Amino acid sequence: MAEIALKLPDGSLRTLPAGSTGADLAADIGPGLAKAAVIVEVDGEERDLSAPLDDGAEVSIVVADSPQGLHTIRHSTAHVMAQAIQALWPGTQLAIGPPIEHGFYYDVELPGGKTLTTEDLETIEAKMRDIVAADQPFERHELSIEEGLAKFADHIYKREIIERVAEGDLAGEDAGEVGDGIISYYANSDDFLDMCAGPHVPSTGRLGHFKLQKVAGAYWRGDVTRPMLQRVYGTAWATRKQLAQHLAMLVEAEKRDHRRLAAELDLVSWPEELGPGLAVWHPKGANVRRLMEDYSRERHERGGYEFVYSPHIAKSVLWETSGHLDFYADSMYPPMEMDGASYYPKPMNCPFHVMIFRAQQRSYRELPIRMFELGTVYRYELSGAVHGLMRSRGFTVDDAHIFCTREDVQAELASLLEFVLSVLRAFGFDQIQAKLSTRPSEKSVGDDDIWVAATAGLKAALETAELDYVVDEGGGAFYGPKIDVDVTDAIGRAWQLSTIQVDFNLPGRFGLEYVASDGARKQPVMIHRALMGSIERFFGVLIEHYAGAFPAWLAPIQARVLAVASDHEDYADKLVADLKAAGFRADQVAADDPLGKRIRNAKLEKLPYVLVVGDDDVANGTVGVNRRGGEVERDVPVAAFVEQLAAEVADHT
RNA sequence: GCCCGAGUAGCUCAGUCGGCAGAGCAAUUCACUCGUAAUGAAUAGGUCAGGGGUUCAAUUCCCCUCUCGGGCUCCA
Repeated sequence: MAEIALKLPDGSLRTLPAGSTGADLAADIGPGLAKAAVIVEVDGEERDLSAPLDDGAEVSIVVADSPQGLHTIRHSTAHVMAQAIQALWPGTQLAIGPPIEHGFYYDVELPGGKTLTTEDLETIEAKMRDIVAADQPFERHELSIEEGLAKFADHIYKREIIERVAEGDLAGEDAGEVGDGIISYYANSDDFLDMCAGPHVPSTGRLGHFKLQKVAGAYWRGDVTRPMLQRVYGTAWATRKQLAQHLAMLVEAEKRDHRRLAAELDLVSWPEELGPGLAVWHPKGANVRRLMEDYSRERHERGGYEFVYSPHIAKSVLWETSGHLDFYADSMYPPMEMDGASYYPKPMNCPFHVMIFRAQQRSYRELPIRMFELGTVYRYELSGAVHGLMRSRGFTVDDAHIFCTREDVQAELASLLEFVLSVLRAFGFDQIQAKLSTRPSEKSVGDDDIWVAATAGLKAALETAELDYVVDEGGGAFYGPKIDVDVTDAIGRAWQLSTIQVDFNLPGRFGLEYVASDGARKQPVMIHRALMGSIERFFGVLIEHYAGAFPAWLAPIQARVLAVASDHEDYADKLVADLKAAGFRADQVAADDPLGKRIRNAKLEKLPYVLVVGDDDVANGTVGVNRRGGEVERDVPVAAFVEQLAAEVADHT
């Protein structure tokens, strides 16, 4: 009997009878692997375990508990959900159902325009459990495009996908649905089939650790002019434990929601009278913000930046020259007519900084010029996009613009990235990732040389900083390449915060120039840099990262002094005064409520320290120190506490 | 902007199948003066988001608007 030789990931060779499948290979290696296997990768291509393997192929078994395995489980679970929905509402049209981070969704259109409710999710879940219990096989079938069009004639969305493939237009979102020139579908029972590129787990019994989460509207192909479909989201995992952990993380995320904590901790609010996306900062929130901004200013000053200010509105000519009115008018607040001119609230600070550069003739000796402004901008975000502090209509950008020579770009980018990382780390973010976006394939400005040099400069900066990064080919703006910096928060969520963008466009639009050493007029390169990005959003991320329990250096109140009884209030007063004199933020609550109650309130406010003073302390000049998340320490000399708090503030711990 | 859902006291929520609006916490007052996460009593607090309609009667049913939430789209 003929045999095939297979190369395994460890480099070893294994021979099996011709016609053997991935499942056979896994079983041959061991029963544990056979049980864990979900699909097989053959020469870098994912396939069903039931597919025959090719002689000489490099083969690796993909197990459930791997990124690819999870991907497959989520994809297959999406299919089971579609099957359940179709069983419950016959005539349902299926659109697309891809895996996503942590889960999957499926876009469907129910007969009669029915919309799904949260209650329906339970019904669908129950049906899915039946399908899982039935352990139906995922059977793959392949068709030509013509056969596919015939087979899916009644499936309006699937047919549209096939038609697009036939035209050679294989868009990213369809990639999960169809292969290259071949239409495949999976049938796992007599009455359900779904067009899909696969691969899938061998049978529905391999699934089960899932939960449906929410239902929402989604446009077909993301196009507002196309029908609104029902999108059902779910999460799926390899094990029960993973699912439980994920659900626990979601509960934790809800507890940390900055909108909830902003109200509970009296930080900011959004009075209806102001309009959507416009917040007012209460004293405690404003206190944290001031500390954030002061720290930022101090770092920028040390980093060689010059501080500038600009007005909130400017005449239309500025925005015409910058190009904003051509490209971004939809996101700008409408103009105010004054003295025959139109004044627009600013959506960005850069044109103003350009004006400052242009205010006098610049020499190469002055460059690089680094301008910094905490500039408040207004952008007309769509009403449905506004979201707490994370997406506001008015917000403040920690905006820096650097004007330098082409020769200086690389060195400037390297020190810039270093600066950004250092400040982010000071705010408690130590898991940082980046994305490098390169020249778009369509229209873009600037010659090749400068794109190549700037992109290489960004890349070198990332490598010098030893930062993990991915490359988004063609993802840059038309005016230059960029780096986006993400941080991972305390519960594993990524937030994009900083951005460093090289700009070959604005200097030309505004005719910027400097005099080079040879006397020639040259155009400077401009680098845009936002570090926290929006101060509002950064604050929101900090609230969620710290769950409202700010470290001592940022806490709006660092220590609350509580007198055991009224007799000790004079001593408490003095302690508060001494702490304030030493530069700390402290307050006191009178002994009108029992001590336990006052401690509880301080704990609910998530204050770093509660200081309790009674008879012993008055007699000995000590305090009782109740540290957030720590043990109670009695009889601590005041000087010792001050020293400890000062160290904590200095270290940002 | 689009789809779906929600809006009752400062906060968290109950309630009214159409008939005078309820609790806990918070607030205020009084008493209690206490050594590490809730002392007790009393008082006050609402055009039931806003506007219109149906009705003898609307917080409740219907329509519109506003705001919020989850998504879609967008995020220079």
